[in-house]
Amino acid sequence: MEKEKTDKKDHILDVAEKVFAELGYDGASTRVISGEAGVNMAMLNYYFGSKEGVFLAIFERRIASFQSTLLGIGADESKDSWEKLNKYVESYVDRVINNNCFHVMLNREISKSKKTDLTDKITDIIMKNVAVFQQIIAEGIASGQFNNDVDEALLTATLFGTKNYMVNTHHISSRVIGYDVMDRKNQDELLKPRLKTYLKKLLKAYLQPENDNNN
Amino acid sequence: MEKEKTDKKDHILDVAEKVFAELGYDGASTRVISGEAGVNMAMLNYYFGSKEGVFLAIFERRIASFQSTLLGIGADESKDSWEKLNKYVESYVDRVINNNCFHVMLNREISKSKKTDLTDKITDIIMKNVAVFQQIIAEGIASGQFNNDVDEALLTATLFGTKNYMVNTHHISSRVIGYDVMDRKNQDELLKPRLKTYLKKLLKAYLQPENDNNN
DNA sequence: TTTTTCTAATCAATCGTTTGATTAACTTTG
DNA sequence: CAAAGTTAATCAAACGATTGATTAGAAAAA
Repeated sequence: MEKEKTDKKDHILDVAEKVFAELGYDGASTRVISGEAGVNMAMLNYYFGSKEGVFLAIFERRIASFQSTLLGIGADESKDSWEKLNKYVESYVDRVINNNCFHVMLNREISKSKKTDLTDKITDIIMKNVAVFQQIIAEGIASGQFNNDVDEALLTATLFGTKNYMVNTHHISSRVIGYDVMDRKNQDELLKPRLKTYLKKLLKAYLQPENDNNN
Repeated sequence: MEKEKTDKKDHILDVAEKVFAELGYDGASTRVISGEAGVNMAMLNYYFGSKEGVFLAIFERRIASFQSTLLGIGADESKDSWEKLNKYVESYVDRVINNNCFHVMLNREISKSKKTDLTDKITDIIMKNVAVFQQIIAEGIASGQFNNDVDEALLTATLFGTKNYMVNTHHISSRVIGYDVMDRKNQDELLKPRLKTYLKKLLKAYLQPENDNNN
């Protein structure tokens, strides 16, 4: 019974995550979510208190494991900066594409200009992932492994922005890249390896010290 | 009178653009928009037919001039590929940041997974800008000015994704970059030149043929 | 006057949420 | 064991509030 209850709650969150990604937080009604999940509308409030409670529950389910993986890479003393950077990129691409619905949902809500409790909460969470990346860059520069003429902040924007572009604006990215980026098979066989290879190469070109990139 | 009417319609669109960016299409009610614009609610329907009509009117007001500028750069025979690329980046950064509310609004709606008439329309418009960029890259590769081992599609994702990250997720990008990216003064004095310099340098590092970037 | 612009009042529809009743399963009691 | 009591889970129905849209008519402009 306890197990069944958890499964059911998880099922509701799975469906809600997808519907929120499809229609946005405001566009997704509790009736659509409950209908698509095959449960009574009142169950959303019974389990999660409110519509916002559903949204936050989706959050807390995804965050914990996601953070720890990236933090572990940043703290790994056995790797040099280049290895950390490549490992970060690979882990990040895998996790984001595997949970693309969640990241679409997350980025839609953070892109609201108006500051709310929700945007604050999302910002804090995302900043932790950003901080790990920036720490890797800073260490690489300090140790001389990376070029010291680097715009760390905008390089961060490039890494996360490229990712966002691929998963968040998939109507466009699918046409740019030539296949449906929301298709699971394409994601695993084509998109993931291609995006990893590309990002590592792009970062290498920009960060490697032997090049003289000054304009 | 015709002039006054146009001014009023323009004022409504200015306000609506801002509110849509703040709250999203679904989150922005006609009452809030009309209230903030200081006009009667019924005026939205009187002038634009419907809420969606307001949204589309914002669109058509921004698009025409935006397209022509970029198309002109791509077609300029007097420039080589590097010059075209740099000019494209500069024009693009200027236009996007000057109209940041519009681009926030635009990207929020395109990020809905579900395909609608609206997402189709937005996709077609954006693809035109993308096509100009990709044409510049393709020409540069063909002429030997750029490296021929280039992932054009993902480089496109990087250019537009970096831009999106800065203007669309401004709660995050402001913290990453250290100042408020939505402040007009910061945008003109700090963000625009920095983003232009960075993107040109990044593209140069990735595209220049003399480097041996293969892994 | 005729036409255009604007408003207050109102519409049906939909929103998120709450309610009271019912079901099913487990515990306690006799 | 069986009856009574207790609990969480589920449901259909309804709640008040808000949504986008429409109306009839006043006000202003021509």
